[in-house]
Amino acid sequence: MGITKTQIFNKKQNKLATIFKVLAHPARIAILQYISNQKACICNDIVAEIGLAQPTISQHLKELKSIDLIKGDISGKRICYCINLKKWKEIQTESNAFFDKTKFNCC
Amino acid sequence: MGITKTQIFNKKQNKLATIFKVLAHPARIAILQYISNQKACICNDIVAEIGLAQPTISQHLKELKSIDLIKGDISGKRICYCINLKKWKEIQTESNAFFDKTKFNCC
DNA sequence: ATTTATTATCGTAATATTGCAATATATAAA
DNA sequence: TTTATATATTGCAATATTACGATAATAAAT
Repeated sequence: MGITKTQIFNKKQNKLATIFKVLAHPARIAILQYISNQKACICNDIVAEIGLAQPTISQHLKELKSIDLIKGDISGKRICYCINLKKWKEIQTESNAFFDKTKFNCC
Repeated sequence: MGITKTQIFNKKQNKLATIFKVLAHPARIAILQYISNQKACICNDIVAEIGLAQPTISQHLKELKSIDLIKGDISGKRICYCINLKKWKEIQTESNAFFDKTKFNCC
């Protein structure tokens, strides 16, 4: 169907899945790494760096924004995209809580 | 297109995206939590717990297996699915390395 | 005001994912 | 051997995602 039955899962499970889904594309991983490591954030530079068309990058940025992982500051006709560090830490914490709580076995 | 241009990204980026993709569904989150927290692992029990049809659960288990996140031990006509703790820790480490290396900003 | 540069949105084609019924496979029990 | 039980596979319908060309929107520069 392509549609996920979110109703049968709890909020935390859906939220965690959503976070992982946003991170589940190499272009979005690459964008985050580029923003962070090159300390650059101009949208146009990201397009040049990644190698995908501008509308495609714009779409990926939109998904990163959808969970507040990045924020865009307008500076003239350019937009500087930065990582939302508060949210970033929050997500890392949630992710680790999941990993730590889910490492026991019966066999 | 639905198809991802993996060629333009490096191995680490693609691998990380694949890991996140496997975790990017609430059913798979729920399966992992159930296996770990209830210390139960029989496939049929998972079907009863989660509330999705048996073929759907089987498919999700297959995806979890695709990156070695779980392993299935046959015990009679049943199969006991367990978390692969070695791989689990590996993934947590990789995930944290990404979070730690990607938290710097220019603005 | 017009032009130029930057980013967002729309529309669309191609592929991927989700979910399930039907069915196949495998093993234990009778 | 037949039957019952547990899991996997197949095939398919519906929806989601990815990617991009065309175009709109916005703001600086001329």
